[in-house]
Amino acid sequence: MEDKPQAAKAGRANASDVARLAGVSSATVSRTLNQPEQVDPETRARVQQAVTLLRYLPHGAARSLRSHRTRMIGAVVPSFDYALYARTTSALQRRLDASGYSLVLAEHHYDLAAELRITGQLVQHGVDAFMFVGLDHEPALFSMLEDYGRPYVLTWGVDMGRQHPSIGFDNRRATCEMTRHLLALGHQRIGLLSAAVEGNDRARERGAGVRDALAEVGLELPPERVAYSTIALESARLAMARLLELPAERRPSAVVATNDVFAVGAMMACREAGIDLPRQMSITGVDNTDLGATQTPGLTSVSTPVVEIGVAAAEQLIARLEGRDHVPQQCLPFKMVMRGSTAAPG
Amino acid sequence: MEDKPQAAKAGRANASDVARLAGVSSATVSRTLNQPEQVDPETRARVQQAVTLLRYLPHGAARSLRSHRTRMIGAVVPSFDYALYARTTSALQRRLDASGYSLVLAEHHYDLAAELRITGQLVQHGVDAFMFVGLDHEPALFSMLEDYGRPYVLTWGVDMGRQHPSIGFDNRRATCEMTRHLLALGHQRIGLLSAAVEGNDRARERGAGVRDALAEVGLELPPERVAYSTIALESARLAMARLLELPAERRPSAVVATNDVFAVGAMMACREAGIDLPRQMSITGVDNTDLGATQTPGLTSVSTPVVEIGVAAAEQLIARLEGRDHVPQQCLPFKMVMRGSTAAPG
DNA sequence: TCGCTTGATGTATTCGTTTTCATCGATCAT
DNA sequence: ATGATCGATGAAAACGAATACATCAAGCGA
Repeated sequence: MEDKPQAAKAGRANASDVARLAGVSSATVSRTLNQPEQVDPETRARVQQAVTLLRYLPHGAARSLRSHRTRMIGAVVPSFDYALYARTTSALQRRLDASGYSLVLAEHHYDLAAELRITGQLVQHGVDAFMFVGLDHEPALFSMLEDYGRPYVLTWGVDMGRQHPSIGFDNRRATCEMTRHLLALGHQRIGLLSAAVEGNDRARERGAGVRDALAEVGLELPPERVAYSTIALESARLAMARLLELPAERRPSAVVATNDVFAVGAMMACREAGIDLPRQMSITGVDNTDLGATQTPGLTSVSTPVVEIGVAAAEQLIARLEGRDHVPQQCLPFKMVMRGSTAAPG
Repeated sequence: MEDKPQAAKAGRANASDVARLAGVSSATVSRTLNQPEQVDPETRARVQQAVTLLRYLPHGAARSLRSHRTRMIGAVVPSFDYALYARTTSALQRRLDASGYSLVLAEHHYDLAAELRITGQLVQHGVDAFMFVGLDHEPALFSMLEDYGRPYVLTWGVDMGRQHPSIGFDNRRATCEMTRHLLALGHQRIGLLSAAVEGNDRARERGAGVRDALAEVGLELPPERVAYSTIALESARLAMARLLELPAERRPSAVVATNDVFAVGAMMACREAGIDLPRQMSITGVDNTDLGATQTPGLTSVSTPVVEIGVAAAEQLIARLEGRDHVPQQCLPFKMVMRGSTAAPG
């Protein structure tokens, strides 16, 4: 038989309950929680005791209704499924958590209209600030954020036009250097395995990087040596299979994939076709994931600053929310990781 | 030169603004949005027009303060980093999105105290219902959810005691069948590569499954053939390396890893030690990830119902929030996927 | 035609905080 | 001693939507 007096209200205690128990007003309870230095140490202690006794959790909705802040930050990413965004997001959350912010995560499956819709929902819920992936977004997204005064930062790319705050690395230079590496090995016919470029600046930039490097030595990238895939192994395998159908003299001897999933899918296609890696085909990826690193042969890739992006994004957003200085544009370094999937053409 | 009259209030329009423009009261605006069938089609149209014109987004905090519901659902997972939870979460979000709920995601890095703390923050923010991973949690977590009347569902395991709603599969039987498979191939010395079992019922159950199968044929699992790892390739590689240090006559000829990351880490260790897979060592995983599937040889694994868990969890939570019937316990099927990483001992 | 029901809408209160403003001792310089 | 200042606190007014209740016209059967 439980006695009800204390738990009578079944559920939340509110600030008034705490106030009553501590013998103060609800205003003092609020101050104890938000500006503790403004309240007498003794009263403060009494209030805190009441708080723990009643297991009081402030009502977030009421709080944010009045204060116009939720201490929630939204990360809107293309997909949870791709390990890279997961690691960035993970770093982001750790950093936010350390400063007392919570993370709200949503994915849009590479659909910019969905991104807009979902972000709208989050704005509605009072999310204070946003992290997005990539530079390409609906104009309406930016005007909404503007209207509602929500700071945001774009990631995984650097906005050269300085229109928007952004934190990333030079996608174009990454694949450019990779392509130079292949050219240096002696490859002449280089293929590209890319995501659809519409609404995906990263894919576009990475493709441009390949073309840059080829142009440097007077080569071109004919359309027949470009294959498009969605971010799934099976899709990449099929895309690579199409490249392999080219007659031998037009078939690439090396393929630059714009990410590791594509690259591994390409490796699958080669294995299936009995093509020896790397003797008959060199393959490179971007992102340096475990998936690529553990293949045989190991995948040559670009190690991108996944964790750093998350941390820097968190720090910029917090700085802006708290009115502190920040660096609006950050271009972080990447690193080439050479493994066995690249070699001179056999 | 922009004219300010409309945008003068710079930012949000509220329900009263919409009401004024539509020539109705704010109550009607609210009804139009929440119980459209109760308002005259003509007025409804007028209101909706005003809504779009003013780009009105209801203020989530105000709404949830009054209605005690936020239409947000929280998923608290060990880590975003591990592909499996990402896929479950992804499925969860899709399903929630379809019903007009938003997902709030948080990770606790396998720290149950952190889980409690983070969940508290989400409760504070008004999150309506929760999905957790696994059956092991702080008792205080359950009492908090109880106190605040928040429905929840545990996933990736089935609570046989029927204490808590849960959706998952039989972890124990999964590794048990895998071990039987190895025994049938002729293996006698079987090793286990597991996560720390404290606070991790899945690891515990999967370990128990191995012991079950061994017991069926009168064998035991000596402590020296068990290695523990954290969920990272490198950690798993080191754990496996320790097993390989055993003298030949006590060294396992097959290792059951409790997930694919461990299994692939083990494969790395074997490659490094010059051990031929699968002739000199059979390895099995759980989860059937791309990481395992693309290894050479391909990893024999258990395909777990990752997507189904997410969908079922979403459906159960929505059903409960909306007062509909639901199945509190669901044990979903898994499937063995045989690949080249297992063979008769050489 | 009258009273009753029904449907559509408006009025006013409420949710639980934060925050402004007022209050009231106490401290301090003059 | 006295007015000014300051620090700690309380009273009360927001914040913006949802909703119980009141209102009012229209429709309907007797």
